[in-house]
Amino acid sequence: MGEKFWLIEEDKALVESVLGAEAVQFFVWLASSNILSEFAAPAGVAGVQDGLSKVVEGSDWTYAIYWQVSTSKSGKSALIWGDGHCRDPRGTEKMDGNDYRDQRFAGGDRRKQALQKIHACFGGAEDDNVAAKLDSVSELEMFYLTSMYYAFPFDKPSTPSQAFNTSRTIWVSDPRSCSENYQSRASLAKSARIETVVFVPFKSGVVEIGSGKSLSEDPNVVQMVKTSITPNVVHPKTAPKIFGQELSLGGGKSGPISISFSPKVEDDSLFVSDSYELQALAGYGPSNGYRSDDGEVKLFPQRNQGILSSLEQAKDDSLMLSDDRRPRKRGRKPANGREEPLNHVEAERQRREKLNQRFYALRAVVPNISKMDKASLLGDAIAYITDLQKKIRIMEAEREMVNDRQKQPAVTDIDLQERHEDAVVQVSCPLDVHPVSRVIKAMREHQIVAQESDVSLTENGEVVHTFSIRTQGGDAEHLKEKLTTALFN
Amino acid sequence: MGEKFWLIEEDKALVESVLGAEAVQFFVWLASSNILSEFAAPAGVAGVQDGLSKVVEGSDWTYAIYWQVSTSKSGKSALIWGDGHCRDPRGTEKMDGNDYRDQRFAGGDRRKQALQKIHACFGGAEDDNVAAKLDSVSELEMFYLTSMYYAFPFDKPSTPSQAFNTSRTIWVSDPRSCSENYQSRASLAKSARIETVVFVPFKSGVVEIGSGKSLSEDPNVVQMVKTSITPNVVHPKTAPKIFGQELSLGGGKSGPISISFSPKVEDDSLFVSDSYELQALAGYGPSNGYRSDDGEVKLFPQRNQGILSSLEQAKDDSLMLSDDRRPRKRGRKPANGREEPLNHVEAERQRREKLNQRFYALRAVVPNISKMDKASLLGDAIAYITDLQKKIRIMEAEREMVNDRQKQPAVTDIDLQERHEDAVVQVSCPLDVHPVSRVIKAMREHQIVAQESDVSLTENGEVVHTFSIRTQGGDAEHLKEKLTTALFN
DNA sequence: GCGAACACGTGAACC
DNA sequence: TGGTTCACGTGTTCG
Repeated sequence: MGEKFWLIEEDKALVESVLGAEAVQFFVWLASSNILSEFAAPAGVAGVQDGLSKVVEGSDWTYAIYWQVSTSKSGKSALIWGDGHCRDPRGTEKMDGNDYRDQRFAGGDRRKQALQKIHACFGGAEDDNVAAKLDSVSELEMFYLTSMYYAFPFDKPSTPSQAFNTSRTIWVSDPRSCSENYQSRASLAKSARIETVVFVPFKSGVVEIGSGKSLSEDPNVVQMVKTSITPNVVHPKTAPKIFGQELSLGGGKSGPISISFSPKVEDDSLFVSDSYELQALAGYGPSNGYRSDDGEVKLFPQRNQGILSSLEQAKDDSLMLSDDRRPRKRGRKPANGREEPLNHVEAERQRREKLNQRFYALRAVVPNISKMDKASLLGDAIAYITDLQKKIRIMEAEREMVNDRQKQPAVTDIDLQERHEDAVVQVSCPLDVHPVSRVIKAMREHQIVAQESDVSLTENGEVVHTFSIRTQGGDAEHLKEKLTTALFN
Repeated sequence: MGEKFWLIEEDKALVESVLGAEAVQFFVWLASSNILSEFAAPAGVAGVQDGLSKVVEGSDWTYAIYWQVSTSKSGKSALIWGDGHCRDPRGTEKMDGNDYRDQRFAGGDRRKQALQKIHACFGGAEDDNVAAKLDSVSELEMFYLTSMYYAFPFDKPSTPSQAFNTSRTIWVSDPRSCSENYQSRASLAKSARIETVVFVPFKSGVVEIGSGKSLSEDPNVVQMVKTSITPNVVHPKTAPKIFGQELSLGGGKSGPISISFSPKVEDDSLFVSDSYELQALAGYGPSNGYRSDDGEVKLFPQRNQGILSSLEQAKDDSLMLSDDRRPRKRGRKPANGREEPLNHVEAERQRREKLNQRFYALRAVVPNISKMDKASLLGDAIAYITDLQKKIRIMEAEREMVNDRQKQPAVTDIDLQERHEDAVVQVSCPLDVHPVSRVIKAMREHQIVAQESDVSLTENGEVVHTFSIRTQGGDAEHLKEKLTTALFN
């Protein structure tokens, strides 16, 4: 790990003045907890970069980032920087020219220095430092480029991981509002004048797009993102809003984050997510038992802890409620002759309320609810859980098997023999793990014997195997076809 | 797919006389549905064979089979033959000599023929036919060798898949009894005089052991199996029985299958399965609400459909119950002055009963229940579901990523140039997928330039890379150390 | 009217 | 002793 900028008071002050104390705090934590180095830098998936630029260019969106799922050896998972594309603010008419230049001259070089400090801190080499190539760094670039050093572990709740976990698109109209879930990027976004941020879940990560404009939720945008990013794309069928309404996230001042519920996408036959309407909620729905005191409808607490905490707190909520708040549709009339056991009655009421809240919460997390019956719901939940368990067991078995396969050492033997002036290194490995195995097998099938074989390296990191073979009958063209078809079957 | 034996009436009759109609039916289905060929033959995991033989030799057990999880391209998963070890009946004093010889002479050659028919039917080559090497096939060998052609898809319920799904050991004292879950292997086991079969779940499959003796459940045996099979072994902490009792599986005549509950093993921090005692069941436990009319305690229906079907059927069960069957501990006294609403009362009773049954079923599938509270149970179930969903999403992302990595072709380019009498084949591939990449990188790090490099094949399927390098300073020993450490870091 | 499903108040058991 | 949880019978609504 490179130089720690916060150890030098001067540097720390510099970075802090540019990014703010919160961001510095985050980077100090990130660097010292070694999270970023724990996760292997993901191999860039081909096509993502193209997709991201397709999303950004010619649209209202300023940048697009692909946060990729990465798993460390210790088994922890996180969303880390996978790829990104940012519109070049120079030359665009979107941003006011004067303002932009002012901004650049105001602190561009200081930002550049700060960025380089951070870059060095995370072990970046000098040559691949993007900041070094820029003469000055704008606040947008600052926001965008620092993103590379962010990580969203699934342990801690965060907006990106939430989008991934629920596989629902999250539309943030005011990035400043969800700072606690978005770490210090929220304040950086504020500096970069980002008004709208959207998180679109994919199979292997989350695509974040941001815009300087204040944009309201638009399913077409989500659709556009999903279709643009071709590899690993989650192909949505349709995007019905489950309850036909937008729901503001619970939790005090978290502001106007709206969630559009896209259907859970499961390509497995286990989860045929067809009938997703939850129509029966009209019957027992939130209008009855899941309404909090301010009249706001809370259906989906935003995260796991959210569900539980909101459930815990519900008790206190209803304690404050007056007695006639609920429109009793069913059940016995109050008929309170005496007032001696009124305490008991109230306690029982709360117990029932709590139970019902949990039933509604359970309905929220279980797909494919056959009937809105409590008993049926429990049955569906049980079936769902066992299905999930089964799926996990199978997937773990698969993972275990690829692990075993990779554990079998690629190189079985290594031998070095010294000679007069030079030495001979012999490295042997099983054929089936060798990249050219299929070529070799194809040659064997056609009874081709290599007379001479050679292996060499090119500058751009490629290994070139050269075989000289005897052409029997002279049909070399035919052989080439055979080899290529064997290769790309 | 090879010759279909059942098309020739004579052959079909032969096989049927040996294996029985049920087994023939199964093989016809298996061969025509192409299931076996769909799943890639698993690469034999090193160490499993040793473990299996360790289990069998010097014990009461006759054979051991490792059923391995395999996933087809279509996404379906099944347990298929991974590896196996069977004790050689010849020379063992376990089996009565005369009886054994009689048995062999009785139909040994017919069995051999049948086995060869089946082998041919599933596309086996003649040379690796085990039956061909045997002069005669005993009924035990018949049972063991036909196992290779079995498959247990996770779609259909079966005892092996059940053991895997629940990751619980299943001890079958009477193989004939669970024929519907064990396909026709049950009748074959009967012919082979197998009295006890045990299924021990592992991370990537299930180990089945069988014995001609009638053995009662023994945790030490399970422990022995788990410790013997070293790779991918699930290391159990302790093996507490959850309810301190053995539970016979529900479902009519399914007989004395007993399940010993081994703890769910999760190496992920998500599922810390520590407190597994479910102590509060003493309070609300099955003695109260989950007792069926014959007094047998049903807690865990054996499979998913089992849960639901037993839940559905429970209604009918309790309809037959007399009114005073339950020891009412709580609640109001009957106090039935009039008998007019007795029907309504009974209906409500049933509804409550059904709900409670589902609560108990839910308790069975949710681990780590904090309190035995209904509300807490629901909360735990919700948290558990979201955790499972999160885990599945992450694992799917991982799988997607390794897919992408494998999709990137190992060989990027192939070129063939024809010359006078021979041709030159050039195959290039990226360095990092190459087995010797670490050696090459290590050589680069030490600024070693290969003067000559060569690649050749040995007879036993190994690729040997040979580099001739200049020894700078003559410390070849040092270099060799460097290379080996770089290789096995 | 009738079956299904729910909420309610109540008595009781268990800490 | 309260606090909590449960089961029960009842009143009620909906299709």
